[in-house]
Amino acid sequence: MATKKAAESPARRTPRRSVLSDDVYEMIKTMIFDHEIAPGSRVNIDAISLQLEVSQTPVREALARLESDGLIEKVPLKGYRATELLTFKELSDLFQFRLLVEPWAAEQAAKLIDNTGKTALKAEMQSAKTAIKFAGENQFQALSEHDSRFHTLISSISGNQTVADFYGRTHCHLHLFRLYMANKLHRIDSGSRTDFIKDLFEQYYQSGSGQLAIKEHDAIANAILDQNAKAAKAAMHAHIESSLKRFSPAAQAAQK
Amino acid sequence: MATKKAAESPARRTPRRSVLSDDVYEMIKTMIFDHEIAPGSRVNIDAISLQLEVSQTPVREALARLESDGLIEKVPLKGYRATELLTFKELSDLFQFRLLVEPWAAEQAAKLIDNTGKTALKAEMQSAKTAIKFAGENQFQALSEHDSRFHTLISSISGNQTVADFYGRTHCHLHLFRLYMANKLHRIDSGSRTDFIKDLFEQYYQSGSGQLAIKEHDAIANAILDQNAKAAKAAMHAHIESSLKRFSPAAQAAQK
DNA sequence: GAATACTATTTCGTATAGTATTTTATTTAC
DNA sequence: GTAAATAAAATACTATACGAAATAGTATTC
Repeated sequence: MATKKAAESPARRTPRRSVLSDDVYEMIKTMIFDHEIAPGSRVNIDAISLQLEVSQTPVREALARLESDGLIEKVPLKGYRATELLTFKELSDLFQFRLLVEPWAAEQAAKLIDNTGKTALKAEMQSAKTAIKFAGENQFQALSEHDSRFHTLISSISGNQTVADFYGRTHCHLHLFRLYMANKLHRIDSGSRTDFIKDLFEQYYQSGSGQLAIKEHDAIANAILDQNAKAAKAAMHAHIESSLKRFSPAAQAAQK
Repeated sequence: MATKKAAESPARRTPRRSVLSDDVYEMIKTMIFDHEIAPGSRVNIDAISLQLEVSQTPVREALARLESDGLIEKVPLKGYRATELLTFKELSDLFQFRLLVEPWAAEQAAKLIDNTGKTALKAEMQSAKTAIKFAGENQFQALSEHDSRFHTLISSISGNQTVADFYGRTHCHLHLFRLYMANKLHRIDSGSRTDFIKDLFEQYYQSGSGQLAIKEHDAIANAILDQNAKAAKAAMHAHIESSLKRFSPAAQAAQK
């Protein structure tokens, strides 16, 4: 056993705004997000609780939820582990799912959007302009977060809570960011990677690609703001397809 | 506190095939399924652990997962409660979501089905014939389980794991069965219900409706077995729409 | 009658012990 | 030397009890 350390910090009596278990959930998700917990690696409850200086109870709850989210897998009596990176097939499946749902959501959003929604959408597009000013990994992270907010926003404007919830549970920005990080890390600690893949990587993830994604978002946002449902649907469809094309090389490279 | 009782059963040393926490998850789901835990009612961890004669730990994990499933809600520092019955709007949203996903799944299934899939599909349709022989509530439950298996099977034959997973997480048969039970219970312990609603109820849930649903399933299954993708898609679309029509009165009645 | 203070209840988190199972290491048999 | 058997260590799972913190309800004070 190793559950001693938490007792050593008795000065830790901060009021705490929210429930610890939720914080732990977010923290572990972040750790997965940026490869502090590598894909496929085992997640030891004891180790996590030591590291975060909390007891096992909230960690267990967080892991149970993360399992439902598909970010952690549980093998009975063997423990938890982070899920592997998406294979190419899984990435395709995920994007096919998005193709079924999101163009419809964009269409509905165009039909139903009100002034509050328009303000929010304009603000989000503005934040994208900021995100693109960053460089390298930070840019990608900023863009990734914008992307997530953008799609979430449209799902919610669509008025269908079920659709919005299920889009959220795809955690697609997280999966994509993991693919990005995996390639980046691989590139750093192994010279064995061919220049071919490196070039692909640069091409798809650096500023060029970022600008591209923003342009597509612009098209979607404008169609929705114009309340042009048909155009919004088409633009979303095109965006997801082109997005899959951008990420496919990363998924294929990650499969070694 | 009330954590004494579990100690009183020391003879409980059966080998146990699976992890307790998973069993508890299923048990609580069942309790929600058949209104042993009523919609909106509070779920006390201590009470559940006493009732199931387990400790709080596995109950906590189970509830965390059920929260992700949308079957249990958690209010920080106030505890867990079963989610309310679906409102009419929520039911419509859910079925709209299904309309986006399942017709596509049926279409793919028709394209991709192999002999194993055909055998499974035929077997499932056979089991429907058995289910319809039951009477009253048992018939509905049997049909509900067939329905769940049927749609799950088609999702999985579609070959898209993401779609299959997300269909599973709708837990739609569970939500629908809760609506059914709510109406049934209401009918029993309150004479205040109008004959209008009672008639609707009889009409939509008893054997007549069961036969109808099976006929629709037959159409879908045959189209898939014929590998007629277009027909499969259309049949699934029609089935979901007609299904929504059948359940709408229940949802509206449940809203009082 | 409203604000405050007190009490009870419940949730949340910690700590720890014991059991079951898997994994690793070691020994034994062939 | 390989393979099976066994022992030891590590890890996962469950139980239990306690304490801190928040909520809800009640009583008291002004």
